[in-house]
Amino acid sequence: MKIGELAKLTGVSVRSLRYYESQGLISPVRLANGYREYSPLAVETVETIKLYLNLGLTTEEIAGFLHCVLKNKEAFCAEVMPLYESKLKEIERQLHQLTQIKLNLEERMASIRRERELSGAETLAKAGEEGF
Amino acid sequence: MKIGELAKLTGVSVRSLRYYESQGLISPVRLANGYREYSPLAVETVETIKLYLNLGLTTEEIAGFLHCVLKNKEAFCAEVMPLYESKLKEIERQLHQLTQIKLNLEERMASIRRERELSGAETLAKAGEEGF
DNA sequence: ATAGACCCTGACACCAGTGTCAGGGTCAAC
DNA sequence: GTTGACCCTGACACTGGTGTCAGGGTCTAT
Repeated sequence: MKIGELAKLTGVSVRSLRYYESQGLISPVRLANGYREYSPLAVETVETIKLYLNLGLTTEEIAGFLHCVLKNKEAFCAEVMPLYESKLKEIERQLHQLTQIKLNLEERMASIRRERELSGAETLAKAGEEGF
Repeated sequence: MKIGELAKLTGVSVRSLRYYESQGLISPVRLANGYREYSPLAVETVETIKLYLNLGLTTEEIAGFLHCVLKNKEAFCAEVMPLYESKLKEIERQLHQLTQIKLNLEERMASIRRERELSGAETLAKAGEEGF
């Protein structure tokens, strides 16, 4: 099948399919006219790529084990677990950081609300301007 | 003071100080030789900028109310609350997404571990398959 | 007067995948 | 034989703060 058809079948844009190819994730043969020709199996390959991208892996990381998981069960691909582990650590780090920011933000919001309850509307109205 | 001194006092790189200026966050005067000359108050300004950047605000967003919070209490600056609110929503969205990814990742890791425990290669227990 | 520390502007690189445009080729149907 | 759908490559933009380099000016102490 040609690239447009694969794009429709997978919901991935033509642009992205070409990008995946440039990253070594999928290698269609070329017809005499230069068009990419994909095997029907390419649909599964692209779905697999989508799955890993949704797990937060990069195309480069996926390239390291994609051909293994397409052939075998994931559990047989030694590269996968360490990658998952480090990715999980990274995500936990980000979660922690975001949570921290969220707490700070909520704290400041609560503090502003408290302060506004204490002050009269006219104090708010005459709040000054400008100045560096 | 000159830019290098301000950088040392605040722990912010010279590069970043120039960037903040380009974003309209701080406006040092210029000496005859073209050097930036910062008032001692600039230290506080930069600390304030750091604080807001750490809350996940962008320099553009900070530019919208920095004037005001430097002059008044934060609670008097009308621009701040809506910004905090939308930023909080955004962070909650990201937290949700990351949490989802984390769950999927953990699910797949558990599935791999299960499969490896039954590690007779021909034992095709269909325990964990395709988390999407 | 010269070394060395400090300052200036401008510009590219980075992350990473996707959109989009330009400029041009191929193919099938009518 | 022309129209229109589809394909090709190459390249820029975007997000946004920071590092870093190039190429050059200024200041101070020796």
